Amino acid sequence: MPELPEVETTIRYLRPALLGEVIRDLTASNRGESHFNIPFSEVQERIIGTKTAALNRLGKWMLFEFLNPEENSELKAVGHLRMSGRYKIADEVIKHPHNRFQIHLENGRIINYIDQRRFGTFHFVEDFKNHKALAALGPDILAADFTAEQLYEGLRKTKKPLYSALLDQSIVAGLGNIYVNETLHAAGLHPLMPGLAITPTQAERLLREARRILTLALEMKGTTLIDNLYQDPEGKTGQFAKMLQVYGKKSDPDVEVLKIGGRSVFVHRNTKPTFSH
DNA sequence: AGGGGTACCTGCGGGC
DNA sequence: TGCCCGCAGGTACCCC
Repeated sequence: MPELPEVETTIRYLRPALLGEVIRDLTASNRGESHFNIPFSEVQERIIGTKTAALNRLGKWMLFEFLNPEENSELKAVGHLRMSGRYKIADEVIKHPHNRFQIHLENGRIINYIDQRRFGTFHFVEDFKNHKALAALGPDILAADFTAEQLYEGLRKTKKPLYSALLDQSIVAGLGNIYVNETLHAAGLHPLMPGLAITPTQAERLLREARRILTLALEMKGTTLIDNLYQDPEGKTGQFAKMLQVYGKKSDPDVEVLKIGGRSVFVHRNTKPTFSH
C-alpha cells in the first residue's frame, strides 16, 4: 500500500506526536510481536523509558531514533509499512482486529500500529548503515540533490522495462506501483520500454512528472483505495485516488492492463509502445 | 550479476 | 448461498 506520499504523510503526523515524548510502555496484540526482529520482551526493555529524538524517511523506509536520557544511549529502528501498515494516534488502544502493537506515551497518547497483512516491519539496528535494504537503497526521488542525469544513468544501465526499473528501489527510492503507473502515463512513456533505451530528455521528463505527481499526492495526503486500508495517523483517508489517470482503471476502455513481473500495469491506449522520442 | 518466480499474510470481490 | 480463485499500494529470498 503505502508509497512515498503515504509514508511521508504518516511521518509528518507522527513527528509532533512522538518527538521528545517519553515512552511509558509498549504493548502488542493480535500476534503483533512478529513485526519485530528481536524477542518482544527485549523490545520492551530497550524502548521503554526512551524518548523519540528523530523520525526520518528514506524512500518508503521510516528511520526512528530513540534516546535513553538516563544512560544517554541511542536506540535506532527501521520501520516499513509494506502493503497494509498504518499508524493511528489516539488516547486509547484502538479496538481493531489488526491492531498489532501500541506505543504508550507518558502524556497519555497511544500510537497504534495497525496492519492487516502483517508484512510491516519494525527492526532494531546498531546503525542504519548496517541495514541491508537501507544500504542498497538508491537516492530518494525527492532529495534535492538527485538529478535527472542521475536518473538517466540509473535507468540506462538496465534492460529491465522502465516500469520495473522505476520500482527498483536501488535505482531510485520511493516509487511504488501506483505512482510508477501515473508517472509513466504523465510522461507519455510506455512501461515496457527498456531502461537502456531511455534518452536524457525522457529521463528529465520522468523525474519532473514523478515529482509533480508525488508533490500533489502529498498535498492530498496520499492515495486510499480498497477498504480504506490506508489512513493517516489521524484516521483520514488520502484524497489522491480521485486524481488517478490510469492506475486501477481496468474498466476504462481506453486503458489496457498489462502484466509485468506478476503485477498489474495500466497503460492508456494513447501511450505508444514505440520507443522513440 | 541480474532477473524471474514465489513466499510472506489476510481479506475481499467476482465467477460459477 | 457458498466455495474457489485471483488479486491487493512491497520486499526478501531462492534459483537459474
